[in-house]
Amino acid sequence: MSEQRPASAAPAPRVVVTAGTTAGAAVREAGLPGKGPDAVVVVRDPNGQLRDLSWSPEADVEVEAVAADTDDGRGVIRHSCAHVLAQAVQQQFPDAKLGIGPPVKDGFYYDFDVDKPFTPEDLQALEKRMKQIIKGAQRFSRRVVPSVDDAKKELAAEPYKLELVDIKSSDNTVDTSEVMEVGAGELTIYDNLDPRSGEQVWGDLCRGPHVPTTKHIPAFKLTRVAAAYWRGSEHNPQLQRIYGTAWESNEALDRHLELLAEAERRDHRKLGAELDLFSFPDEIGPGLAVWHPKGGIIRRAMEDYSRRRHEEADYEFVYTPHVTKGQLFETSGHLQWYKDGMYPGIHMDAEHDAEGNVRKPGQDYYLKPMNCPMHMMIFKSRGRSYRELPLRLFEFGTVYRYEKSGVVHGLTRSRGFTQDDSHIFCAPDQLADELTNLLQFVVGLLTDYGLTDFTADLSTRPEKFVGEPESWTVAEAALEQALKSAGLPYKIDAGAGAFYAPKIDIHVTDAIGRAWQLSTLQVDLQFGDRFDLEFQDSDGERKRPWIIHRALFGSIERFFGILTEHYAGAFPAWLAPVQVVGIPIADEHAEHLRGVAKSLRAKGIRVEVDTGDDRMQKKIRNHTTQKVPFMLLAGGKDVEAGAVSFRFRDGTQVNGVPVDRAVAAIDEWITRRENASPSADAFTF
RNA sequence: GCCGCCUUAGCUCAGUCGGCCAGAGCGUCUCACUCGUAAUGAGAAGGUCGAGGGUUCGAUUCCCUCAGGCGGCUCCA
Repeated sequence: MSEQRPASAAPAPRVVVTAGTTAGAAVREAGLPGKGPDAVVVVRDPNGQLRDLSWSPEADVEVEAVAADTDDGRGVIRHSCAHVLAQAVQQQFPDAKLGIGPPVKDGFYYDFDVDKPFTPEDLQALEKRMKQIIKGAQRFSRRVVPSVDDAKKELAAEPYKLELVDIKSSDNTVDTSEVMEVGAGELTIYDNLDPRSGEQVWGDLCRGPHVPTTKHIPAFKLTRVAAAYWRGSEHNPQLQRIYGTAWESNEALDRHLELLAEAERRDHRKLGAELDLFSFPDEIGPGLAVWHPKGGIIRRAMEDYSRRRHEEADYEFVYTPHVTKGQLFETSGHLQWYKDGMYPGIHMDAEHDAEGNVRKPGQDYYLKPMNCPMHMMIFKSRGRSYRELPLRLFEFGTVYRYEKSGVVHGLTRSRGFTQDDSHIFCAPDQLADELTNLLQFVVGLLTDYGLTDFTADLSTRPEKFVGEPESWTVAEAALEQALKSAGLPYKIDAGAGAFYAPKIDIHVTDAIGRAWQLSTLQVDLQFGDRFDLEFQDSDGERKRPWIIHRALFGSIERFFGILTEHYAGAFPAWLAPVQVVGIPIADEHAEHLRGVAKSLRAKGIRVEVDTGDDRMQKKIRNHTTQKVPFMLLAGGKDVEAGAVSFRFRDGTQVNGVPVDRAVAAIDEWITRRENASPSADAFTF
């Protein structure tokens, strides 16, 4: 989900805080807003650190005022809201122990150790309490705890907080920056003070900063409960996590909730059923899709176009089997490294004598989780010359991965899927150019499908890796160079590489601002040696090729799911399963439309004539819901004039268009693979 | 794999605090209607209430196990 645009794009105002006075006073004196969506909630000091408005520096300092409607401002509101949630939970469930409660993208959460998981009714009750707390205008008050022992004494009833204090005091190697509880240098507690009596109502170990009072949390909503492992490890106990969201105004909250509703409407699992594209029959198994005819047409159109582009870019097409002997995956390393993610082996060919003794041991076959080992076999099938390089092998290769039951999710995370997989074998001096071209190819192809907003991650050597660190460095540098030449914005994701290769991941942002990881490019460091691959160079020496793994869609199923959501099911006309529907006003006009359909079909256009006995209005409704891009109506006037009337899925219409011009316009629109949804104002006949 | 929730007709969902033939809308089928830009009318068919086991005189309803789904966590070659 995307962060909403800050309301004010103007640079943050700066104010000078005089020594001994508070940031809040300076902000007030400068006349900056103290309430409303652009209220200043914290300030940023010259070191970039966010500070409470009650912060009082020892020397004069210029700070930046941080408004509620900025990313940082929302983060502070959300974090404060998490505190309010925790206070409400401990009011309602006094035995609840606190975990952590940080802001996250678009919201916040807080983890609790409770005997019974929270119910939806609990959430309602908690929201009510939170509203009371917020109304009570409690002050967030920062207090430095003098020593670790003091902190432990004060937090004696909070075992998880004690653990955090221990980690902080005993082990500086643990990165606690993600944990909002403990800051750098000193331990602090934020007290919630009653505004009248000044009495401490609640408190939490926290590095801050916070909004001045709970009243500065203008709008929030608790969204769901879920379990989460303490400190993210499955070896730790599970806590109950409550998720919520908080915003600078009710309007911003509503916009966010509307975005969530829109995402739900676009959910490819829902649209997949409504548009009759695919299904996941229980009888087949979780994460294994069957493609219905309409989904099949879209998929084939996607694949056909991709094939054509690959042909133009000098790829060679190969096919490989879905199962193989275990030995191949031992050579590749999969069985040693990722057996858990593979379907269990199929034991084959064992023979026993009459007594049951093994006469022939047999062996295990495995469903392939990746295509690469097969492509290595193709390279190895004969001697290779430098003249053949770069050799680009391409396959729509279906792979099977044993995804854990809890992670299977429609087409975007399934157990059987098809990679548009390619392995490029090149000489070391070809690597950099090949990567650069490849990046341009990726972005070009994705753009043709209507995706326009890209970023990249360069994922470097992980903790668990194979190979020599030096070759990792070389490969990482080549990838980074390619990113620079392609001019793609990127960031480095340290330690996120695959165990055998550093990689570039391409992310796209969809129509409603969500980022999806799609393509991946990896410089392989292993397979050359593991499979003993060689080519003979111009100097007569046998050398190892470098191998680039790459998938553009990643998985066709997943890409299909993403495109479905990007277009909200209204696919571009060139991909739409039914591109044109003819709707006769009455039965007697059907014949005319059949003639039109025939001309369209002759151009390869997918067209139907709806001769059912629904009324014309009902047919329009049906085909609009089915997101058909072109509806052609014909009644007496059209038949007489040798014309048709266009109705588009957005409701616009153009009447009385001569048939040959209508056919030509539709054909032209589809042939140029226009991704926009056709509409009356896009056509002049 | 872990935690919670869910599973009633093809779809979306009522309902049964344990009790006669389990309901609606949409869809499907049949008949009538032949209509100018988002739902014509009438009728019919369709469910061992996810599966198995238990408690009970009686289970779709309560309990257990399993399967599948949903939301997270962990994982993601």
